[in-house]
Amino acid sequence: MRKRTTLKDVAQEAGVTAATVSYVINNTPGQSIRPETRKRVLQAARRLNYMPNAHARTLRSRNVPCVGVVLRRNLSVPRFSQMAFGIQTRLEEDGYNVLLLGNRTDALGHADYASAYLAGRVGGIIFIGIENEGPDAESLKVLSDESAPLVVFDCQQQADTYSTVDLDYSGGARLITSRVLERGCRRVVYLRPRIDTAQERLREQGVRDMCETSGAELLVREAPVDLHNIDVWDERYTVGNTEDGLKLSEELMETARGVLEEARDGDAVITSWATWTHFFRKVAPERRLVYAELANNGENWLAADFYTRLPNYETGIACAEEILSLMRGNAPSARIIKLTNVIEPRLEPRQH
Amino acid sequence: MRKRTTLKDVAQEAGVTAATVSYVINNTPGQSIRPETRKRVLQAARRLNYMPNAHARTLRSRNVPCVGVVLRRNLSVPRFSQMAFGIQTRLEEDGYNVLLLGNRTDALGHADYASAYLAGRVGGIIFIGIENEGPDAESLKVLSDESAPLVVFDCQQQADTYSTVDLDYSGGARLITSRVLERGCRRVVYLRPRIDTAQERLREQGVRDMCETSGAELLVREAPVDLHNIDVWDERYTVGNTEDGLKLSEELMETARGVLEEARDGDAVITSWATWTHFFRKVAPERRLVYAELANNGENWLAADFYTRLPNYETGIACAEEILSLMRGNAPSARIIKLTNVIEPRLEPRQH
DNA sequence: CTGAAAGCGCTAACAT
DNA sequence: ATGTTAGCGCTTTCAG
Repeated sequence: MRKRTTLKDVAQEAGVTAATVSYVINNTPGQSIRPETRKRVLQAARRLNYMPNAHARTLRSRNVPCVGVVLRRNLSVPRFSQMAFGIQTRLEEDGYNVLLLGNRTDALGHADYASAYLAGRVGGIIFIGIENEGPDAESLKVLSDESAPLVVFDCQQQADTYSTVDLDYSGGARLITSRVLERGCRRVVYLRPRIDTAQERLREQGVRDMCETSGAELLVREAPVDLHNIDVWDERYTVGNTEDGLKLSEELMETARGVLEEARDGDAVITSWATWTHFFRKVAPERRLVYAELANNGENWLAADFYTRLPNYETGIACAEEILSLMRGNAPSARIIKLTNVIEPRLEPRQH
Repeated sequence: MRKRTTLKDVAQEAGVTAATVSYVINNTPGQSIRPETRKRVLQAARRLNYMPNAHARTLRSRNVPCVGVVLRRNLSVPRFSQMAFGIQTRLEEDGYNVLLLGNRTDALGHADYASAYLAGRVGGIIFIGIENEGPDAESLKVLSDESAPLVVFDCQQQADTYSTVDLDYSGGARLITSRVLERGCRRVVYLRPRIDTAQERLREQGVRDMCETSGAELLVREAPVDLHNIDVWDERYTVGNTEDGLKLSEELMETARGVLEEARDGDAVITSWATWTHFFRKVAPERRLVYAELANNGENWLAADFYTRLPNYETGIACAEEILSLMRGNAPSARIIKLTNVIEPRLEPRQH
C-alpha cells in the first residue's frame, strides 16, 4: 500500500482545512457548511479519488465496520457456505463486512478469532460450530473478559455472556416423521450417524417420539460416519474423491444394502443426512420405499420423497441480526430456529 | 469497541517504555533486548491480554494483512464457496485474512471493492467473475490508477495492469468428449445453456473438435437456462425451491424428454452443467445412455458416468498465490488452469 | 540496551 | 461557517 491521497491533500486542493473536509465527507451533524464550500470539497475529493482511510477512522472513532466469522467446519461445505452468505448479506445491509477467520491457535496461544477481536480487527464474532466443539474455554474467557459481542451457533451450550442460536432438531425430526406416517408407513428405519452429540440425540428422540405416539415400528440403524471420518466426507467438496472418501462411500452403500434387506416395500427410510438417500436409490432403484431426509442443504434434491431443507441462509441472517444487536449494546439472548421447511419435490416423470 | 489495553499499559506494567515493548512484541531485528527485560514485557503482555491494535499498526506500517474477495455470483453457490475456501486457506498460510466484499456501488459511485481498496481496508483484490460481467470499467480504472494488486478470475479478459486466471474450457471439453468416444459412442448429444459467452463457445468448440476428429455425429441442444434465469437456478442454495425454480426444473425435465426421444441407447449425452444429468435419470432410469458432465462441483456425484470435477479449491489457491505475488511487487501474469480431473464414480451395485 | 519523540490519517472539542 | 489542535495506538529514528 503506497502513499494515497489523504484528507490534507483534499483540503489543500479545495483551499480549506482538514476539519472542513472531514465535516463535509461525513456530513457531520451540527456543522453547517456553506453549499459552495461543500461543493468545492466534494469535487476535489472526487478528482483525487479520495477515500477516507478506514484504519485512521477506526483508530479515532473506535467503530469497527467488520464482523469476524469462524467456521468450525469449512466454507466449502454447503451448509456452512449458505450460512456465511446469509450472514454476509444481512451484515452488508448495515454497512458491515465479513472477515473470515480461521479456528487455529496463534503464536500467543489465543485462537486467532480471539486475537482478531483483541487486535480490534472485528467488532464482534459469529462462531458457527458443531456441538462437540464450540469455542475453546480459553478463548471464551478472554472474549467474555473483554465483553466481546459473540454469537455461537449450533453448539447447544449454556451461556450468559454471549448469544446462542440453535436449530430445533427434535421438532424437525418429529415433523418429518409425522409426514412419513401420514403416508401410511407402519415401519420406519431411521439411519443415523455414529455420533453421540446433543443434536443427534435430539433427532433420534424426535423420530422415536412420533413413532411411539402412533404405534409405528422403529428400527434405528447406524451409518459408518463418526467423528473420525466426518472430515473425509467433507473432502468431496475440496480435493474431491479421495481413496478414503470412496471407501467411506462403499461402506455407506453396504449399509444401504443391509437396511434394504430388512426393509419391506412400503416401509420408510429416514436418513439423518441428505446425501445418503442416493445410495439407496443406486443400490435398488426398483424398490418402493418412502425416503425422507432430516437435513437437506439443497443438494441432491430430487433423490428423497421429502425432506427438511435446513434454513441455513435464514439462520445466517438470524446470527447476523443477533450480532448486530449485541454490538448495539443489547443483552445476549438464546434463540431456537424452528425447522418447518418441508419439501416434497413435485417433479415426477409425466405419463405419456 | 471500548478502550482496550495498549502498548503503554504494558510498558507501565513492565516498567519500561513503549518502544521497548514494541521491540519485544515484534522481535524487531537489530534491536538487542536484555533477556530479563524481554521476559518481563512478555509476562506483562500476557497478563493483560495485550494484543497490538491492528489499525494503529497498519496506519504506521502501511501493511494491510487482508485481501478482499468479490464474488460475482454468491457464496452459497458451491463453485464459489469452494474457490473462496481455497483462497482463504492459502492466504491464511501467509498471515492474510479474507474480507468478503460485495459487488455493489456505494454512495460515491465506486464499486464497494474499489472503495475498500482506496480506504486501505485490503491490500489487494480477487475478483471471481463470470465472463459476461467482470469488474466494471470505472472500478478497473480507479484500481489501475492506484496500481492495486488485482486478480480477475474467469472473465476471459485481456489485461496488463492486473492478473488473470482462467480455466481451459475447451481442453476440458475435448478431454471428456474423447473419453465418451473411447466408450464406443458414435453419436453425442451436447446439451448447453442458452448463454453466449466465451466460456460456452470454448466448450462447444471442444466437443465439436473431438467429434469431428473421430467422425462421431454431434447434436447440439439447448437447455432453457439463460442469463435471465440463471439466478433463479442458484436460489436453490439460499431460499430453496421457489416457484420459478420449480418451473425451470420442469422445463429442464421437458428438455431431457426431448433429448431422450432423439437419442438411441448407446448414445452419449454430455451436459454442460452437472446437475442436469439428474433430470435424465429421473425421466428415464431404464435408458442405457452414457452420461458425462463438463463441470461437476462435487454434488450429485453419483449421477453421471463420468465428469470433469472443476478444480475450484485448487483454482482458489492459484488465485491466492497470484495476489500474494502481486502484493510482493511482482508483475501481473495470466494463467490458464488445465481441466484434467476426470472422475468415473466406481460405485456400482454389486451383483449378489 | 533503552528512552524520547515524531507522525501515520483521521475526528471532535474548542476557538475564532 | 471554518480553522486549530490534541490525540487514537503504534513504529521507528535518533539520542542517550
